[in-house]
Amino acid sequence: MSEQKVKITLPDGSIKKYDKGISSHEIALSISEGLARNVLAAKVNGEVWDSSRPIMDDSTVKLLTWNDSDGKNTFWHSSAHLMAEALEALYPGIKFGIGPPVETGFYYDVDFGDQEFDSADLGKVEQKMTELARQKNDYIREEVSKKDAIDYFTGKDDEYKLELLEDLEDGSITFYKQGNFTDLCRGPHIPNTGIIKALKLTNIAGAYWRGDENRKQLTRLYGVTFPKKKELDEYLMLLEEARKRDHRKLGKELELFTFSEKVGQGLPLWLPKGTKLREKLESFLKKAQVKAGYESVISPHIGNKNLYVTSGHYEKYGDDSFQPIHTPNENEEFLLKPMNCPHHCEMYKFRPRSYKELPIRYAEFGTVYRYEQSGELHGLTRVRGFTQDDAHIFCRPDQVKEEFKKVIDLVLYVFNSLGFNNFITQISLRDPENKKKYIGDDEAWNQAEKDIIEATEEKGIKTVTEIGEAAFYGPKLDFMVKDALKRSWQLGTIQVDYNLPKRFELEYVGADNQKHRPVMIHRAPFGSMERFVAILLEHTAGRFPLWLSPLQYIILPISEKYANYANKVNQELTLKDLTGYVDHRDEKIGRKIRDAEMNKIPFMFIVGEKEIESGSVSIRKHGEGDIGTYSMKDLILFMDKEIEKSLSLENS
RNA sequence: GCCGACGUAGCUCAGGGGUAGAGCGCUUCCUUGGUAAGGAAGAGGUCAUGGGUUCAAAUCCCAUCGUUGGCUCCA
Repeated sequence: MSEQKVKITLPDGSIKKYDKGISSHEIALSISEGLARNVLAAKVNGEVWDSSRPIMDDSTVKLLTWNDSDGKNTFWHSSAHLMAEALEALYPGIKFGIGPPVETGFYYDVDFGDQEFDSADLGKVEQKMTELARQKNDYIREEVSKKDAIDYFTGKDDEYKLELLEDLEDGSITFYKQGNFTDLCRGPHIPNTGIIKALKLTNIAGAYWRGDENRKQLTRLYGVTFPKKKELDEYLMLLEEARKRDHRKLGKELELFTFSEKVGQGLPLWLPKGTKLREKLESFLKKAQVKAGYESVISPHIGNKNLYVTSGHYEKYGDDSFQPIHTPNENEEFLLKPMNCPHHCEMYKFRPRSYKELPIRYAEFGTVYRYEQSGELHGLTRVRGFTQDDAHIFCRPDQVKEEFKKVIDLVLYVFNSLGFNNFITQISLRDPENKKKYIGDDEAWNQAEKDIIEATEEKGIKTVTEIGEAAFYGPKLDFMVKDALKRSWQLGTIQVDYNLPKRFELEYVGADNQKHRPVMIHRAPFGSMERFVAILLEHTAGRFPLWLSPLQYIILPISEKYANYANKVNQELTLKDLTGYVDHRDEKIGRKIRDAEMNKIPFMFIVGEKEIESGSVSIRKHGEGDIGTYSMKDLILFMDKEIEKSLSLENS
């Protein structure tokens, strides 16, 4: 009879009829046994379900395996339950917060109460998890009434689960049980614990309950699991590789920057090679900015406190920033410049403005100082003194969208030129539930948010939207890039601001001879030089494109007899704006080559008897070996071509 | 700021209640060598800082500073 059957649409568009109440596991079985073994869960009408859950209506079904991100998430979510089961077995009476999957792996927040737990105990938990996984316990879904759920967790005295239950509606509550462990959980889960073949608990950290720093801090245990041992090994290898790309390590090895306890936390010292790299990035952007109609300006490193009271920054950040500098004049206080915008506002105000001269685009590589929380500091990506590639565009309201789109083009040009292909474009909006965090009226905010959304739509950019991530004066479009360990960092940012122009009473005279208020666009394609260099280092593993490389060549004399000639060659190349040096060490050529290769120097120029006679050098390319002998003239042509190639390569 | 871990030579790291070790780097000497490590000798450390325990502390304990994995924060 037809009502006993359900029509199942599979991803390839094929439609099959099955008995009503069939599970996706059984559907998989009907296709192949191998597939059935690999099915972790299934997407039923767009919702991820347990593969054992009966399907009662006509549905579209996508079987999920380890190769689907939903499959992985389900696997890791179930692994979090497995870890909780192990923990409960080892530490009876502990309480659980939440235990979700994350980008790679999962965590569970645990309140150990009076029991002690530290990282040395992780091995014990891993062992227990392995033991429990081998029992191949099924994950069993159970619908429960709110009352029963509350009774259960009251019995366990788990105030965290009880708090979670408060927000749930009766009738929508499910428990999942595997072995001896029962958890409040929406699911879905993998069929049984036996699928979890390889596991590693990676670290342990404190985490505030519900992310609120005023509430209790729980112990968060992170772990990662795999369906095959081999995949765990590969993952650990990947981590190892990522460590090699760590910008803090590379920055030290390549002598780009350093920190000093004496100078202070989070205050980077840029060494000669790092400075060279920065300067090259700066001139690259400056060139693009000149083309785009920007003008350079310079403002001082400190500003009167009143400047930041006007901007609202003082009220927002004053207590948590570097405290005011006092002068012999009791009534005078200065702050280290925490951002450039107020200074640029004052530049705009320097004289009356006409609508005809807008937009005005003031650009400054402005160094700013922010007292970041000590726990936040991280290499070059989060520091207390850094240089923004800042600019502020003052324009008429009718120009906002156009200007915004031009800035998007500039940011994309910068990212493409430097080979950042994997970035997320994030629209950061105000949290309307928490208006206290922001300055300005609804009208200004709505307009600014509309400007950004429309501009990105018209540019055809794929974006994600985050509520509550806006700056306190306006919404932003952020360009997020990941580091070697897949942590996301904001690099480029574009912000629309109707508020600071109001606070600074910025004006221009319109065609109607009336005073009008301009709109400000804040923007920084790199974000900051520090963070950008950090991420660039991790992306290139220190092998910069030639045009950017702080060391482009090294000259290797066969013996000290050829030192003078080597110096002469070096001089000529320096005049051509190339950077390198002569390896004058008393070592054999083989040794010098090895060291240059290890240091990733793109080109080696070898000079000896032969070369002096013909006025030439022998070129050796990093990773490729000897590529022949070139006259000085050809060498310079060759290097020009290589530089150009490195630029266009990134641009293509 | 909070929870946890760590801090030994310029770098990477070993050691560990009886006053310090390796490799690389550096210096000097020998060697003047043609495409991925030539040889020898030597210099370098109050074992982050300050307290405490001890006959004795780099080692154990506490605090501070710094780094670090997270949380919170990020103009």
